[in-house]
Amino acid sequence: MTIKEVCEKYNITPDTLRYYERVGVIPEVHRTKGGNRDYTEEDISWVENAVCMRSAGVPVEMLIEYVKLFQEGDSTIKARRDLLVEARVAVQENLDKYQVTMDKLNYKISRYDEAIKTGVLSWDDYEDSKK
Amino acid sequence: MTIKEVCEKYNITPDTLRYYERVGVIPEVHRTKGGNRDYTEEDISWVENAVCMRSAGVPVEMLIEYVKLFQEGDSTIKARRDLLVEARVAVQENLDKYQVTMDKLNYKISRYDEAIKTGVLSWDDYEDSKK
DNA sequence: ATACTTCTTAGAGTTAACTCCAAGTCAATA
DNA sequence: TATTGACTTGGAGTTAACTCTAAGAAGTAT
Repeated sequence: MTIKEVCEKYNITPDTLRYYERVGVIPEVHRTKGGNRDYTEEDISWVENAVCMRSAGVPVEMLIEYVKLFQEGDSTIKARRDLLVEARVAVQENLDKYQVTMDKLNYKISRYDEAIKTGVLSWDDYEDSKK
Repeated sequence: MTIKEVCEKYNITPDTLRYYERVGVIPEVHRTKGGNRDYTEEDISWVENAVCMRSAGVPVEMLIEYVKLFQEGDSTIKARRDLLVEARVAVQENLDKYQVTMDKLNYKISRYDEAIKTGVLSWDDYEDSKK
């Protein structure tokens, strides 16, 4: 699979893909004789993983560390697991924060909708924060 | 309330608070005669709102726009509502992505835990992505 | 009033994660 | 085979959101 096809599949740019490979977010990608990238199934799985993790804010640095450990072989199984658990903690924390913000947005929007419907503006904006 | 107290309450730095005020993420804060910031209840509510929105990735630019509209008065009610809805869409999209990543992390970690427990490493890492 | 801490501003610097550029090579088509 | 378009690299540039620095003023404890 060409770099262009992979980019379309995951909606990212070639520059991003090359950057991921360069810094080690994904392992080195298979090449054609001419030196062009030709992504194998395995390469693509790494890309998919990277895109997924990045979309949840897992830092590039952590993905690099994971790939490094992976390439060191079975002796790093525990370290890799610990890294994933660390990532999970961070993602869960963000998930919780996002949920709190969603609740607040829903509340504020419902207030606005009411005000728009009734034409009555009976609240100070800053009070929205108070429960 | 002093800048220090507000910072402790929301676990941010004075630099960040001053930055928020400078660029308009929050309206101008009340001052003492000497010119030092003295946050009122209302100021603090704006800070709380900003911190909450930022923690869910709502861009600073959007918060600035909201404050600007707010200060223009009641004629901007609909515009403010629309901005909040826009923010909600983005936050929900991220929430969904974070949940997908959580599921993936949980799956991967459970595979690692199993491997560590049984001592059997019977999978290729890249296969985790498949299903 | 003195010493010490905390605050002020303007503006420069940092960081993460891309994103772009130039110069050149590879691949597909007329 | 010529040309056009996609690919390559190394390195520089960009962006958002802070974060730090310097020089000085304000507030506080003795």
